[in-house]
Amino acid sequence: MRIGETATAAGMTAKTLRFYEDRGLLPAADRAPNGYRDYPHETVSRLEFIRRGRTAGLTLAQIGDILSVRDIGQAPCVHVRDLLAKQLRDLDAQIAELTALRATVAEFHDAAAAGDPASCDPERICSYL
Amino acid sequence: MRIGETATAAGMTAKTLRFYEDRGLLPAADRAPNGYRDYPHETVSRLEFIRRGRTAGLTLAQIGDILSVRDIGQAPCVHVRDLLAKQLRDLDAQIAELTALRATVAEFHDAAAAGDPASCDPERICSYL
DNA sequence: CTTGACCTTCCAGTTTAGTGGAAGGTCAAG
DNA sequence: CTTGACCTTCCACTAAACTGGAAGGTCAAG
Repeated sequence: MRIGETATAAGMTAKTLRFYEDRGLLPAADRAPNGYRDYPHETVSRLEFIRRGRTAGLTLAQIGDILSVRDIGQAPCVHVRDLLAKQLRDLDAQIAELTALRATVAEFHDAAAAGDPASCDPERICSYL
Repeated sequence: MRIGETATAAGMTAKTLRFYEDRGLLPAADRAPNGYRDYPHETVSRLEFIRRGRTAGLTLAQIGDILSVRDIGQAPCVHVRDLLAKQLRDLDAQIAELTALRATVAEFHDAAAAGDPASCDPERICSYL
């Protein structure tokens, strides 16, 4: 697959793929005789993984850490495990924060949706903060 | 409360509070006769709300939208409700992404934690991607 | 009455994650 | 044999969210 096709399949631009290659999140692709990058189909799912991580608010560095498990191989397993355990703890904390936030926003929303005229009062809404 | 005390209570720096004021996330504080900002105690919880949102991966603009409910008051309730409904949809999408990501990372981790020596093989781990 | 820890404004620099555009090569189709 | 849609590199620019530092004011304590 060429870069544009791969990028489109993953919902990104070709520019972004080159940028990810530069940052080491994407291994340097094979080149066709004309110099064009030639990606295997699996690259799409790797990119989707990166995109999910980004949407979830992870930095490229964090995503790179997770992906680098692939390249660590030589290192003792304990390093891999520790890295992943830390990522899990971070993700759990982040999910907890988001869930708490969602609950707060839902409270605002329900008050507004109840049609309760008082819910339009900025002071009352503010008290939820 | 002065700016440094308020910032410390919320786990931030005074610089960040001035920055938030500049961005409209924090209303301009009252000033003491000497020109120092004087914050009410509630500012700490407002800042904690902002910090939770940031930790959860929201942008300051999104957090500002949520907080601006406070200032909308005059506007018809439907605007408030739509804004909050959109925030809820965004939060749900983000929580779903994070949860999916967590599941993937947990798979890696369990494979590594099983003590399965094969889990050290980069090719095998890679297959999860 | 000076020292130190605060505070003020303003302006510039940093990091992250891209995006835009120039200058040019490739290639199938008309 | 020339468009047009791709691709290449390289360099500069953007936006978001701070962060640092200069230059100076305030004030309680020694």
